[in-house]
Amino acid sequence: MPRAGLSAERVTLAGAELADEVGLDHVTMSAVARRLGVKDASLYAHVRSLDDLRGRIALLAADEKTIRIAEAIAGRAGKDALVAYAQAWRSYAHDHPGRYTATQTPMEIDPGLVARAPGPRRAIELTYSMLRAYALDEPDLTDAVRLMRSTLHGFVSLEAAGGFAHARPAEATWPRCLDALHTVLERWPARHEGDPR
Amino acid sequence: MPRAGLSAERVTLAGAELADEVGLDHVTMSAVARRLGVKDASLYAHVRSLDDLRGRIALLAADEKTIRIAEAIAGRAGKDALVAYAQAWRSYAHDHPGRYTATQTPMEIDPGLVARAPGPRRAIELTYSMLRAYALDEPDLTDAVRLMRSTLHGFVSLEAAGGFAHARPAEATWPRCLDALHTVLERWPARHEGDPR
DNA sequence: GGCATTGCCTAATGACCCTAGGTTATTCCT
DNA sequence: AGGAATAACCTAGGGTCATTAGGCAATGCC
Repeated sequence: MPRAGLSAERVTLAGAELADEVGLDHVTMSAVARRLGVKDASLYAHVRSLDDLRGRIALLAADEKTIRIAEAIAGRAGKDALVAYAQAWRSYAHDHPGRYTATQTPMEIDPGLVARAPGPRRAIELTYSMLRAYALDEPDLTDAVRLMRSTLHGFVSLEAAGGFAHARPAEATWPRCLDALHTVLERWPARHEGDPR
Repeated sequence: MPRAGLSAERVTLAGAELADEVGLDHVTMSAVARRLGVKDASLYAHVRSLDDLRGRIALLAADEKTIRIAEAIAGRAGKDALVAYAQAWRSYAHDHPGRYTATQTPMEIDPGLVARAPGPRRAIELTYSMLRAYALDEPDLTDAVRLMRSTLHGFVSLEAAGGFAHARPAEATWPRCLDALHTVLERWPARHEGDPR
């Protein structure tokens, strides 16, 4: 009887593919095992639990998304870079809806695993360095990074949840949101006196 | 043997409370039944399925959130109203994390149920009428509404997922994001020539 | 008090998560 | 090459959960 040649990576990938096809919460140990032509119990040699698998899918997604963004903004600057960054973010969410939702789920991921994943750390560096073009000083820079991430994530998240009625296509709203984001980054509002530093 | 006095509303409420306590995806028929002192099977007299229950929780949350926002912005205008609106949104998400996540899940909800729920429709009216203060014409108004929703939802969503590292408290970033939102609504960027209407 | 309604229960099926312990294919060692 | 060591994969089984079917008793109407 030949072997399937499993590994934590192959199991994670199968889970990620399944997540994109049927939704993250239909990713079950049994379903992943079926897809790999293997019995459920066999997966536990490579993955600690279903939650562990979900965590691994989330980290995979974070890495992939970061790489896509890095490639998109390479060699660009200013608004060009901003648009490329946002475009890459949104396209990743569209292409991999299951993996994308895995990244939003608040979960306890094995710290050892997180430490080995370059995605999250790299993503932060990329974002900060891109926004440095807007000449913001800390803590404004951090706030701007968070605003941008909120806007992008919120948009694709609402879009995926069907939050935008059919009246006007999301496609048309998207570039206007990027314009708005660019505008506010250029003219970042001053702090009022009395505001916390 | 006395009766529990169930109804679709009581079941939904129990589910909502449970969602806030242990997270939406730990809301199970069995758990809700236990909390109500009843057997699992009894719930099916009031709720069609687990998915149906989730949908009802989502609609309940939408209604509650809309009411909270409506009360917050009553009698306010301009930036005051914007801040009150955003504050109410975020505080609802904080107070009811399980119900809030129920609203983001893309699900098929019984259309008859949706039609009877005032929340979603009312929320749209509220938002549009509030943003009318910024004197935007369609389709800019729609885009602005979507940008605002994206920003607010994205912020609380990332916050809940632990997306903001501990370095700077989310509490400090929040008002700056509202400032930025207000700024961009006041100076809504013009469309470029060649842009789709 | 009789009767229909319906609220809740018992029973049962099947999916799924996960553990324990056994086999067999691979790998490595000499 | 031959055998030992190491995984990889399987069978068996217990527990939780979703959902359906059918029974009985509490409630409300006359």
